[in-house]
Amino acid sequence: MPPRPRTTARKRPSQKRSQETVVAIVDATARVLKRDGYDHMSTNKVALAAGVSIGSLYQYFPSKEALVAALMERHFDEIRALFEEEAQRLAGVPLEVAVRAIIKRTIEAHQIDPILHQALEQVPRIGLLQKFDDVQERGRTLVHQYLLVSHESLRPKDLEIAADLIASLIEMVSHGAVLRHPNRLKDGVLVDETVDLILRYLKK
Amino acid sequence: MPPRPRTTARKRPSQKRSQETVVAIVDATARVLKRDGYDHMSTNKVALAAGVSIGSLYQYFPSKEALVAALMERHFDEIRALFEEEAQRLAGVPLEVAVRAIIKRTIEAHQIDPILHQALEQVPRIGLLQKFDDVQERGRTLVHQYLLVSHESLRPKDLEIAADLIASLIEMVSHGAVLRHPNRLKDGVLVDETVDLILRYLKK
DNA sequence: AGAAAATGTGAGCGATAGCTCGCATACTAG
DNA sequence: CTAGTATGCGAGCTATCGCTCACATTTTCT
Repeated sequence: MPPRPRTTARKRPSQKRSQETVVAIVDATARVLKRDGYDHMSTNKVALAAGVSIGSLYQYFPSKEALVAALMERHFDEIRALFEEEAQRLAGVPLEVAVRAIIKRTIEAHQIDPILHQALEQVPRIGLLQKFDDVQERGRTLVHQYLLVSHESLRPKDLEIAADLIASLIEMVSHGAVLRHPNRLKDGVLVDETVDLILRYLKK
Repeated sequence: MPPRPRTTARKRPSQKRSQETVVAIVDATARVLKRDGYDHMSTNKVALAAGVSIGSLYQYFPSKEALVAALMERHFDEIRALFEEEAQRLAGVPLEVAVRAIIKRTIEAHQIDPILHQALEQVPRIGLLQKFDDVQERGRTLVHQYLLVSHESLRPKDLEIAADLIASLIEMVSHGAVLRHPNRLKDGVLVDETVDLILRYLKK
């Protein structure tokens, strides 16, 4: 490890060929990260797995950190898209429907690539690698906003705390279900139970 | 990195002097881990920080992994002690009191050394480094056992799922409170809300 | 006291890390 | 076709890694 890892961007690909290279590198980053974990992943291994020379890799990614940051970006953009799309539909919808929808989306988000999600979770939260917490933060504010709209019909006074509780809970449940108990998603029991839990808490 | 990291134990210290050395090494492991994170932590840095030669370090710890495993052991033993002690007192106690007590203990556990806790969270879950999940697993079964005893007065049918929900929730709340919103612990609002949430869910 | 056991030391080995740079090849524009 | 630009290559640099081993020092035992 020479002096300091760089995190600034490099050249960006303008031709189709190089854009494919970049995609191949990010794909390979995902494979190697899932296989070896962050600290046993190396830029050389990623280049090899991508079928690309180490020099090419460094044309587009200035550091190991940048590789994983790009991968995170892609993964979380996919997840974020799910939510922002749903957020549209939620305005004015009754509480139970909204809660159920958010839970469903969160589970879907975790099902996109559970192994990758788990691997990303264990990446050190330094420098560019903080998107993980960003996404959860975004989830919290989304829930908070929804609650604010219908605050008259809700029991809890501090809706910021309530939103935190609910968002955290949904995240945890989805995470645990997809990674540890996928069978609990066959029937809807777990989801029903979670909806129940949240509604009992929110309703007057 | 030579062939394979070893994880078996080495010599154990019999004299007082060497026991102090071992403690100094584990202390230093905590400091370096908190400062640099797992992947930038190195055995040489730890030896330096402990004021001990690298040779001495390897007399007692066969690998970097073993260092962190020992640190985890110590940290989680402290946490586990908190809970096992409390578990005694909980038999026969009314639900609200029990829930409140568990939450209080969990928060205390997170307050022991929040930064260390956070650093340990981001350590790769491989080989010996799985105690983190072990502790949470233990928490889940503890809650499950408590619920089983008073199952007649509880609403949820599947108490395993209920225990999972509750244990996960308490973990998340405590974690978030200590690390992101320490001020929410001044007054008891957050704790009250969480107790409320759980009781509404459990009660018939 | 002195011998044996326990403990401590740190130079340095081989492996691997992240990363650069000079050069070859492929594409684009005139 | 040709000149210029974009892309791709990989040997190899330096720093650091995890770790060993021959040796020095301290403690324990008789």
